[in-house]
Amino acid sequence: MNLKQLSELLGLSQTTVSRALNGYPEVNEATRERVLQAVKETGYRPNKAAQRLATGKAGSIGLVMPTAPGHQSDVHFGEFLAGLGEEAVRHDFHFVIMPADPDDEVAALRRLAISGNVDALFVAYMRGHDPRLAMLKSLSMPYVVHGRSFGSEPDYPYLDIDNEGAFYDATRLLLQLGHTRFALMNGPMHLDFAIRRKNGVISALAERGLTLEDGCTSHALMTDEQGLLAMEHFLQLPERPTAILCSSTVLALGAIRAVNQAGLRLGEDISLIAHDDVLPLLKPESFSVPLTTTRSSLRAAGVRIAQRLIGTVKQAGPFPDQELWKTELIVRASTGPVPQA
Amino acid sequence: MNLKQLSELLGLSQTTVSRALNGYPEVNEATRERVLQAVKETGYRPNKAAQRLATGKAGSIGLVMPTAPGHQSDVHFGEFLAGLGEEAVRHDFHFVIMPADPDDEVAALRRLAISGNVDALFVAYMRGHDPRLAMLKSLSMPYVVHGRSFGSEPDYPYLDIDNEGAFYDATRLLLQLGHTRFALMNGPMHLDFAIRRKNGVISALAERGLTLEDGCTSHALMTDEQGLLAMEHFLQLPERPTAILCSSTVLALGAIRAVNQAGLRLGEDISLIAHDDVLPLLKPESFSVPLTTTRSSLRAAGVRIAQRLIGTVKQAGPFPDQELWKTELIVRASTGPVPQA
DNA sequence: AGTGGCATCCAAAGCGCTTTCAATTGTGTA
DNA sequence: TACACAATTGAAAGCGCTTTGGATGCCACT
Repeated sequence: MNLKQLSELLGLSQTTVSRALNGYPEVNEATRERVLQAVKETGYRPNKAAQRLATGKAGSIGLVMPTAPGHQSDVHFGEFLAGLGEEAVRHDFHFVIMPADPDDEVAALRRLAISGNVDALFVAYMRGHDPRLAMLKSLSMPYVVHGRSFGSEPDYPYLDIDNEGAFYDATRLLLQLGHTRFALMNGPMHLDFAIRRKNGVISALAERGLTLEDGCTSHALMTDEQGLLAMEHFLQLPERPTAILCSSTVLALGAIRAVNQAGLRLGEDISLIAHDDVLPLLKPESFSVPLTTTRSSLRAAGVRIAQRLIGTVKQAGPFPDQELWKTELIVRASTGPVPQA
Repeated sequence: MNLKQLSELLGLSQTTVSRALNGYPEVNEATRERVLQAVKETGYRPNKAAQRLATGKAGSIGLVMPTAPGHQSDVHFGEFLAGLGEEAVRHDFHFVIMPADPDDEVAALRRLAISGNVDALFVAYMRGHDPRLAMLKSLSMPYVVHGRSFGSEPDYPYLDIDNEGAFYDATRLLLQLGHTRFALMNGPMHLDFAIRRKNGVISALAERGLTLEDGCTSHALMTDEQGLLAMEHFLQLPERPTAILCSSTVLALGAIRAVNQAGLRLGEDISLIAHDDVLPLLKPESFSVPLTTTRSSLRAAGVRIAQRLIGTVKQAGPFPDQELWKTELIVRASTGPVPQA
């Protein structure tokens, strides 16, 4: 059932039927009723591809999903998607997801944009000096970046959390508890948030004349295995750190396993603060020793970005171009005073 | 840059250029080279919406993502998606994801199908007597169901794991260890896998003349909180069960917390077997007491379903219509002989 | 010389929708 | 009565691509 058939069935022109369906004012109310009724009876649905072709809009937002054989799926991605979805469903928007090798993200993003399948783009996993920014700017398609790109002019639309502030505050808390030997368990080095978090730690330490040793920084994928490995490494350093900052509760999960295996007590021998994206599976309060965290909901960020993206497409603007969300520092039991030597 | 412009630039007809690009044999090799060269220089990409409109194919598979405010995102969904993506990226396929309220899945699926945006459908979260099957059959669009629908004629293409067999085997193992008081911590009652797993448990118990008490069965969303609640409930039953079957490592996560909180020892006071979807965050061997599990990789299932779906669209068939994967029973430390009373 | 076959190429007709421009009718006004 | 004007409706031109059904040369072959 297509427009033509429907209009013939009604004895109307395609024009009028189309207008009736799309809420144009110049069609008689009685006629519109008749059309709506027929739609209900026949189950007619406009062909989106044709609509897209004719209007240039399709009610969809595009995103790239990094994937590869062996590439571990990322809980953060799923959680974020849930946020986007929560908002999208309210506006009858859908997603077009382009799976891509992590090394091929720029090209994948371009393909997605040019494909004509999407109205707006969502971009994540931002890196320092991210090459995608230049491409996005040349594209004349709305987009919002989740995160920022360290080293690039901040003249693009983004939503980010204050990563530097979060880790600055966390470090200060640990300093106040008397800790002097710090370690940072971070995400991959090229990622923007990792850079900023590290800076936060460094500048808080610097205020006390302390530095972050190279051996006390790990950069790795945010999986629990990597957390375990990193912590095992930290624990066998001659000057074992007593204060650990951790870029994700996922990493913390592994890290804590290492602490337990070493027979140490979290919150006493070792203090740990992790960043909490509010993942459903990893509630900080559910850890055997509840975790002190810097918190910011990834899902909420997804909702917000979807709002901005969809709003822009629908021209329901204007939206703030750049948002920086503060994180909350929530103190639980995994932090305590530095142990007496 | 579109086909018309490109062809004018080359002094060729759109027809020839189109053929050159799509590998038709009747175009001169020299011409094809010239076209390919021009494409490279201009960065021309065909408009997918137009291609879709003209051919009816778009290189995409559609799926519905259940979502709602407060609807907890599902790790299983993300992991499965990773599997689909791993295969899709090899064929330059993408996904169209339609977020939908869990109560609205049938309608969402229909919208997705009729939209003309997808070539094939993937359907999950199957229920007993699932109403989507009838709709899918009427659709003349390829689809594969992940799971099955208990109570419906099994005449649709699916990939499922042997849920009943898995839980039958798991129950048998516990029976051999001498357990007689069982509890089942299951997924939502209306879901197909939950029905079959329960049946597996019941039939293994029946062979020994045992039954599964109503109070010893919980049906709930597969979150760790629910696991905790269910286990707390089991533990305060007058005839406390000693053997727990658990539909997911996610549930097990909470369940074990409850066991610990009660001061009981897993694998001694309480034996537990969980179904392991091979989620990256929840490795059974990483639990403080490594978990005995029935295992089947969700991600591998995603890869396989993508293969079938894409293969069918590309007419690279034929594919088996129905696949039933066996699970592995892997014995670790969470199961032990029944404790002496 | 006449014919058929092959290799290339093109014009034009859709695919299903939106939207511009125009036509038709009925109504109020001069 | 004649005319401007609002209210409705349609015909047809795209959107950018694929594909059918010819064209056009050019060659070998009878």
